[in-house]
Amino acid sequence: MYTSSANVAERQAAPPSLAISTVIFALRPSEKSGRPTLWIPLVRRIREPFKGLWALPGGPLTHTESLQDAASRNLRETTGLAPEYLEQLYAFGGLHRSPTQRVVSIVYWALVQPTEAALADESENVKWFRADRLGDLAFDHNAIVDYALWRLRNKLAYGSVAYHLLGEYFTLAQVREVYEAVLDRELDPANFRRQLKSTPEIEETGEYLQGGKHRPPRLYRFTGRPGLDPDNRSTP
Amino acid sequence: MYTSSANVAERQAAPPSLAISTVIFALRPSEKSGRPTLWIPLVRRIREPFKGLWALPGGPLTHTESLQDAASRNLRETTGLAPEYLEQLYAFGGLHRSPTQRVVSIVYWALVQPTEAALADESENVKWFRADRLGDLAFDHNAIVDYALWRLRNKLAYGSVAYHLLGEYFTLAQVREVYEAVLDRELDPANFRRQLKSTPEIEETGEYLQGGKHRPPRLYRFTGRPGLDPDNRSTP
DNA sequence: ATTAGTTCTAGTCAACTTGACTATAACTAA
DNA sequence: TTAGTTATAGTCAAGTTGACTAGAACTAAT
Repeated sequence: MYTSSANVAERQAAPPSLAISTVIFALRPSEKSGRPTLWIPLVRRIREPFKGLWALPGGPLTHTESLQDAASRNLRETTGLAPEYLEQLYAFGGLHRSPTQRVVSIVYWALVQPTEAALADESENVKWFRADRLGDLAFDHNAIVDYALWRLRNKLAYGSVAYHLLGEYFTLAQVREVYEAVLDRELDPANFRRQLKSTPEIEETGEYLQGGKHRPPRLYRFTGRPGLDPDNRSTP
Repeated sequence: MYTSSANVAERQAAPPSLAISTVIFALRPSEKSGRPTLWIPLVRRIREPFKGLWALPGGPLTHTESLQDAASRNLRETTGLAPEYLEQLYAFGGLHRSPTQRVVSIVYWALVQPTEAALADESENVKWFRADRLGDLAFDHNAIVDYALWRLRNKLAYGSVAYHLLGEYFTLAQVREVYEAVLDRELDPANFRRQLKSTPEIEETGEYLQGGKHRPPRLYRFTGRPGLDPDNRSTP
């Protein structure tokens, strides 16, 4: 219903269609430096408009699920992933986002842990791309990704979002690498360390990460809770 | 269409209906202290559900306007106001927000200047309320207002939002009063002043506010631009 | 076994910011 | 002229931040 086959009068009468999309971030080691970098999974459009181009995973909203559930389901269906962090990004509703119909997209953004991301389904029509090398995407999806990146950098500076890109245990240097990858600049190890150590939500464990070619760093654990979105306010 | 008269099967088949609502903030002098306080206009529900209760102004989205335009129009139609500041708040899409149908509401929040707010239409079915004394509202609107207040406080702490609640010219003490009203605590005048003076977006004018019972304070002007929402990114 | 190389970790120091507070300036009203 | 009030500038201690130094603890090579 309300597809491009409807005539103009019908389209004018029909309510704007409502879609859910998700910008999914995960860390993967860069092929050159081996350092972690930001990656995003995209799906190939198999029909018009923008057939053949890459786009954000998304789909319609069903009647039995909340917006967040729809985003979560969509993510699972297209990539097989369960997000560690999921938050509403923005509702995009410009008049000419799609050439064939009026679509309002409620977009979520997600962070998944690298262990999950390594398992992610990849196929002819689902591929991961470096966040800074996406090329031209379908619809207004480049602008959406830009905004999601802006939001990620912002949340990182404030708050407790970096840990959702890492596993349960991590070293302080790994956290620093996340910041360096997302903010795209180097940070002083000693000063960064001092800041994290003054954060009560980061807990020392007795364990150390073995296997490096140097002094083994202590492992830490994140004990804080996510933010206070309307969707997440009931989490005690 | 898709009203409460539709049977269950029809409601399941129909797409969720899409509405735009707006939380509008303006300053008005408190009746007791005379100091500025936050007020919000509400409209009375004239039909079921929640007939007789107060609710946020809102309405459907038409095909010829963007989400922001719809919010702006709605605001003008219900209160006669033109917002000085308008930003998307959140898309609320819980399953049981309305007892009769599935509604997804894209909510905006707005700031209007006191000169505008004084002219605002008020009638049997449109009234202004103190933001901290709203009573029970229709739907999930209490939660929405709470979230809007949280966002306002947040934006205030960071950024350049306070000036949109004031006129073009203002004294530094007036800015402080805005902060005190919104954050609900007193601030040291001298320290607050020092901070504002170090902000490049606040410009001294040569003029002074006359008419007080004390030394006339200098008038300032705000020269900064609003934020960088997706909706507002093209504003140069 | 020793040494070089690496990262981890703790600490110092100056610059800057913040909160509490003092003091003077400039106006009005009595 | 004086009291009352707010505007405005400044001081001081405490805390935070960025640049930097240095030793600790491990691995890998000699």
